[in-house]
Amino acid sequence: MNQHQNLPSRSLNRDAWIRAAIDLLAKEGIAGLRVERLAHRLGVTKGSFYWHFKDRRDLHLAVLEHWKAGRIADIDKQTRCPSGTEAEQLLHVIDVYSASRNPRGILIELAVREWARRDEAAAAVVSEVDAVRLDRARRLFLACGLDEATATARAALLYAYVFGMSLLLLPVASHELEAMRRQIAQWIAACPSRTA
Amino acid sequence: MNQHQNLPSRSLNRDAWIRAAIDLLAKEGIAGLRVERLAHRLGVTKGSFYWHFKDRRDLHLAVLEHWKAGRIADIDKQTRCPSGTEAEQLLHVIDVYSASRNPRGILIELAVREWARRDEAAAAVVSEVDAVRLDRARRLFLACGLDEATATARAALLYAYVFGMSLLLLPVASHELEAMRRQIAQWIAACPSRTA
DNA sequence: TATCTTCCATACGATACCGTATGGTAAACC
DNA sequence: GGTTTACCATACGGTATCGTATGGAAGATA
Repeated sequence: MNQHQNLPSRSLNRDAWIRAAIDLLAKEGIAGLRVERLAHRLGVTKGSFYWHFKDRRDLHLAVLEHWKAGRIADIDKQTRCPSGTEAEQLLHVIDVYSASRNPRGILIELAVREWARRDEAAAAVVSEVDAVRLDRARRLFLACGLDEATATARAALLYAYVFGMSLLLLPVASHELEAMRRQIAQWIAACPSRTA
Repeated sequence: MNQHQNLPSRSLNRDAWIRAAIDLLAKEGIAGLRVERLAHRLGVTKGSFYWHFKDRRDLHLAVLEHWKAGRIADIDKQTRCPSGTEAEQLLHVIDVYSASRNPRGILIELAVREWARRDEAAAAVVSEVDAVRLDRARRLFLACGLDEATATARAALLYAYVFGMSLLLLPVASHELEAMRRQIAQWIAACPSRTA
């Protein structure tokens, strides 16, 4: 046992490896997530890695599970709101995925989606997360008074927009860009019942 | 000289390598664009590669230039239309970037943008292409009667949406998805002067 | 026919990485 | 104190890749 129970151990544990792996994934992409590089970053050798993980794939799957759990927990927080404030909450959801407000999260998001294009396990996790996100956003739109088809389409537009925006390299001055983002967010989150 | 002038040569030339490189880039990403794999795909060894290219970076830059020129030429074609048909043309632009209509182009687009997040030269090329795309779309919106700020924002939304959509893994049946895409395209391309 | 140019194959050293095998160390336990 | 356990270092074989050096073959040229 490590001292008693939950005290942070001096030595590395599986979770520390996973967190460091996500950092490296964000910076270098899945192709750069290499065992020996990760070990070097943590100041140890890969002897430590293979103590905590069976192989590289074991780490990959652990990273995906960790990411999925974190995303779903976040979605829960971001889409719960008092009745009547759904439109404002949708604006908040859009804001959370702005690269300027959450650069690290966006980098991880993009890295995982890039990964998902060439890895079935990653694709399955992204599908699950997308399904939850779409459902929660759709409910907010429904609460705003939109019909089923429109709510679903708006939810898809919302997430396509936020991720797509972080893919563009626009030649727009940053303060104008911020105003532009607000205008677009208003369009996407606009509801018949409230001007928001 | 190779026979006369423009007859396709039996042996490889720089352009054949670049085209094959873009195929491999689409499939494997920039990390998978390796000299020896590419040579193997072309049925030769890397001895040939290093005859046509100084090094791997030389190929990378050539790929970027080739892609940039192709994109800008495409944008020219896609955004030229008779006066009065701008709204329809915008719908066509959206359609062109649908993954179902142009899977290869989308894969290349995503691979280049992934590349651009970690490579300055790639980022510069993407910036140029985005600037041209944004400008042309903006002009179409202006011709529809939108004001400057709105036209710019709509153009950004248009491209963020099309690229973002190809990043999502939505749990929507494909025929419903098609209807949803049409509805979203109508929103984005909607103009005051025409219902489109 | 002899040579030259173009294009490619082969062989090489160097690096980075994977996964395994094995030894070492320090704390926990008895 | 001796042993066990958790964690890590080191060393190894194997693979993939980069870029270079060098030789060869086939067509163009003279």
